Amino acid sequence: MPTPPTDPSPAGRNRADVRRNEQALLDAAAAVFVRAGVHAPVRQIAAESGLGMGTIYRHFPTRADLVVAVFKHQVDALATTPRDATAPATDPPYQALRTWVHRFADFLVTKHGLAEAMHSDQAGFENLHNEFVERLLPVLDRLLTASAAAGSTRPDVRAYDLMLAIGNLCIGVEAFPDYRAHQMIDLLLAGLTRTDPATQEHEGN
Amino acid sequence: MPTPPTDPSPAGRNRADVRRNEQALLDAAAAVFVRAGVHAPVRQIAAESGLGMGTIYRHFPTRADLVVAVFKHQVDALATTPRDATAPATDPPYQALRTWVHRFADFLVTKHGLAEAMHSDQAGFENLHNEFVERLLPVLDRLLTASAAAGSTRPDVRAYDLMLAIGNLCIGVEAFPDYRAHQMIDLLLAGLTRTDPATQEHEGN
Amino acid sequence: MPTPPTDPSPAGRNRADVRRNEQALLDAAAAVFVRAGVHAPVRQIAAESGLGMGTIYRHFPTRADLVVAVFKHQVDALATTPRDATAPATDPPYQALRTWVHRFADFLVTKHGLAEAMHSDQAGFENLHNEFVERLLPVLDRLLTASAAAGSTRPDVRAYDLMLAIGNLCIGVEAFPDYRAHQMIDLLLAGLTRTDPATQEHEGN
Amino acid sequence: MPTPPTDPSPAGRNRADVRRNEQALLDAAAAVFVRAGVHAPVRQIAAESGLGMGTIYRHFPTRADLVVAVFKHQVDALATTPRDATAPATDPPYQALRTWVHRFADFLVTKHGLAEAMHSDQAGFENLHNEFVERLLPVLDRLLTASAAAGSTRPDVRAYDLMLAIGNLCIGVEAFPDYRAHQMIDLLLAGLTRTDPATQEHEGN
DNA sequence: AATGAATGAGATTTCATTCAT
DNA sequence: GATGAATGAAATCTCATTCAT
Repeated sequence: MPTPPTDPSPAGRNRADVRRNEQALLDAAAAVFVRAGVHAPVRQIAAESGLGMGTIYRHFPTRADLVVAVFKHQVDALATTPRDATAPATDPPYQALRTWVHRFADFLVTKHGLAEAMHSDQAGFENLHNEFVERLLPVLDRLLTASAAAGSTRPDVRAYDLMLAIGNLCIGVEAFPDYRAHQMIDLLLAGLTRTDPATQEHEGN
Repeated sequence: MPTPPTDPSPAGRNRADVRRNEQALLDAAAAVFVRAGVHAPVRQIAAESGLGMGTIYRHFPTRADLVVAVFKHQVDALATTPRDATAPATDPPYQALRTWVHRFADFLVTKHGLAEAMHSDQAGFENLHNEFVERLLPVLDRLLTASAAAGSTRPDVRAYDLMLAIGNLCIGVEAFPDYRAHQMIDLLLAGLTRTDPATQEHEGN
Repeated sequence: MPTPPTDPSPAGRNRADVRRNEQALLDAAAAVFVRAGVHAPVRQIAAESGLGMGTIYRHFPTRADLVVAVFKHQVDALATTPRDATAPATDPPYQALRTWVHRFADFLVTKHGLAEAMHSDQAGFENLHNEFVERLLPVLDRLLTASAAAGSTRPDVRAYDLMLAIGNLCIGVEAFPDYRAHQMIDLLLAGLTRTDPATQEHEGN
Repeated sequence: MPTPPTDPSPAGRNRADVRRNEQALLDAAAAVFVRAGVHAPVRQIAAESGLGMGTIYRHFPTRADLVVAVFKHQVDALATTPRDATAPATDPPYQALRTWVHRFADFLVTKHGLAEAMHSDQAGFENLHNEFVERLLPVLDRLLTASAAAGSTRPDVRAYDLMLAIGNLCIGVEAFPDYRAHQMIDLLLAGLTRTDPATQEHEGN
């Protein structure tokens, strides 16, 4: 019994079908990523989704495309919340920065291997890095600029470096359960505050 | 007990030869690690060294053994210098800490993929991680304790976390040449100083 | 549940294709087993079949699976024939036993190395041994019990030992073309008959 | 301190030395064969003996040469005993045959993998087979002929086939501890006795 | 004679990706 | 559009055997 013709298109499968498949794929991938990390074999995702491997490749040509899609909702949330924040503008900028950074870290930490994956030099994973940078960097930049403007934090730190650093500090949370990533992030943020104008800098990059 | 060697070098490839081969192996491995990371195929190292693959396995049964050996000199230097420091004891403890941490970072940064490799959970790479922890953690711990005792830094940060954090902050230096690892490390160290006793902590690990 | 196949064969390589490949694999394996024994490299079978190595692993995860499959038809025949035997029940039990045993031997003898393979203690080959024991031991047991019940053969010999012995006697037929395996089997069967109630036994296993 | 010049030969090592090494080799090989079978890696034997691998190859160019040498004493015993037998000639020929055959089987059974090794098609193992055949076949032939001459056993069975059969029946004793090799050998020997002149023969080899 | 380091062919196994149906 | 069988490059690791010293 073929899918009823809810759509007049000549294609055998209608749009709803395709969307349903894509969603099944995303759900499966999310589950597998949690279980086995973002480097899990494609076949595992296919099995979990009940779809064929070819279908995965059709929808998401590279693995990074799939990863990006899987985490889109959360990235969206991270990308938009600071604007829609119900919290009044009275929230001090530095506080807003801290809050967001820890939310970002929470996101990375709960996705097994996601922080590592951002560094994978596999061709396709540049997309992943780019996606994150393009979506989230402006947000962090805004928060950082506001905090600096308020005099709370140093003005000479780029959002780009901070973003990579935060991501990096989240690496290894699973392998070394003892590692206190959030404390280290707090250290980094504390170092960002403007308390000691005479802090010496280390030469080099 | 069959006739033992009556002469210091009557039998087999002599020791000098073997040492020469081992050095060739280490040199080749170092070069390949720089070019292709510490996960480069064994065969590549064999080719570069001009030796057979079996020879590699004889000298270094696991990949981690080879990696450890390759970096042994530098790890040794990192492990011992703080003691023999020509610098007088008048060097403030916090300064000594900073200096060492940046040297550690320099070491990681110039070895492509070494920081990443420390996080590999592949069986053999635990050795690598352990080697680093065993050799260098005591050093960092001493520096950190001294600095805290002098009242320069917070006493509630573990050397273990700091070590992993430093290592993490070095990740991605090559993939993203723009990334200022040393600045981020400075931030972390600045955050470590005892300036704001009322710093809020983030709940969670 | 994504759109299921609405047609018996709309998707992927169709079943006929797959079956054809599997048969090609079995044929190739049979040929290679004859030429080079059941321990022949997988790659050789792949080459002979014209298929990729991965395909072999998909169809037969372990070598023993392949061996079992290759000989399944003949094992089936050996396992079932005694029941469907066109020969009337008037066939004396001992005669039936002899007939079957020689058929079993013929089977082993024509499969180069099969008897040897049954003794391999390589993990996967236990399957092979088990397959044979599970399928054929009951058959031999039935024949042996009937023969003993008829008073033709000694009742104190286990089918298990007999089966291993028969298999063993088939070893070396190819390496030593001169060796008369069937005569030796006949000797064993003759020794099984109940003629000399005073036969001395050898102590030990 | 070089070995004292007990021998005027110009060679650095005297004959006693060489003999001592050969014995160490044989002892080591025997031990390793028991532990790991006759297919144990050469290096294992070298390690056990305390000698170099090159020395093994010098003394025993092929593995079979080593195997033969290791078991030479026992083969010698099997080859000569029937003649020196203190037992009087009054011992019935068939009884002598049985006794010897079981001793032969005991020998094979206690040497792990020796019976299997006789069938190895590895080039060098032909030597092993030949050695056994050359040394022991005449003995078995004599015993068999005598027994047949006494009218105890069938005259139409060749010692060669019998010898291979005995060897074969010993295979698998270790892998299947349940297998009663000696009982099967007794069966074979019983079948050899001349009780039923009308025994049917199976056509074929 | 003795040594044992070196060699490197060979066997296994995994998965990303393609493409015939 | 969907399928999943097929592909085969890659990577690892093991020993039998040689040969420089």
